[in-house]
Amino acid sequence: MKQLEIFKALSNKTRLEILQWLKDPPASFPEQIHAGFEVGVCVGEIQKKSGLTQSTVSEYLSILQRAGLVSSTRVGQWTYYKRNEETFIELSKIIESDI
Amino acid sequence: MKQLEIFKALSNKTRLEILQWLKDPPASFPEQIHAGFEVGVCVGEIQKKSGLTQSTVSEYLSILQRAGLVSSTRVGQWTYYKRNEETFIELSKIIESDI
DNA sequence: AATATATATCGACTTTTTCCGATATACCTA
DNA sequence: TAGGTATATCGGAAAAAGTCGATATATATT
Repeated sequence: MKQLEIFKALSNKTRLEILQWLKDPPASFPEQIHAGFEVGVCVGEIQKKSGLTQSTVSEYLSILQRAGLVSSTRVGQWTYYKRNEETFIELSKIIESDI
Repeated sequence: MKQLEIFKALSNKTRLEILQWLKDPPASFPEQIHAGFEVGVCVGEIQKKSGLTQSTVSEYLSILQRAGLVSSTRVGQWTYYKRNEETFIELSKIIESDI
């Protein structure tokens, strides 16, 4: 667990929002055609909701993924991202006792 | 609790180290003359250990303080900084359930 | 009051991050 | 295989953060 990388990933308003949206996809996004939300939410949906460009959102998702906060699954032409809850739990414990 | 400000404050190697040092001052710093460690550790000691300049360390401590991660007490010409454990506990809980 | 010490603030420069548009790549369908 | 859609990557301009030296401020001592 690379703490510094995680904190940097969390140091951006939009990235925090994305993580929030991914907490409850049905509440945050219109129902998807190609999958339920089990695999996550595709980049395009996140991009639309964020109001930022496609390239920026793709980059932000990479940052979150490198930090271990989300993981991705490719299904056809879509890449679905979802939260990695284990990382949040681990981070919470580290803050409680190690930081 | 301003999450974003906290994460930004934690997004720096030296600031993370400072917080670490403040976890156990007797283990990290030479014994102080003007106080035990109840009130915290003075800026000068932290500065020496960090290897950065006085102005940088003073600025870093302000950032940590604005984020609520440390608090300061002025005693004579010294300013002593110590951790605000409540903030860490609160942050841990927020990561566990709100982020 | 003058000097010394500890800390804070200011101005400047460098490095990193933010965010974009353009382009490349991957996959799908006809 | 050609064209369309989704995502990733690249290159760059602007904003923010990192870091310094110089200076200001607060306190202590003589």
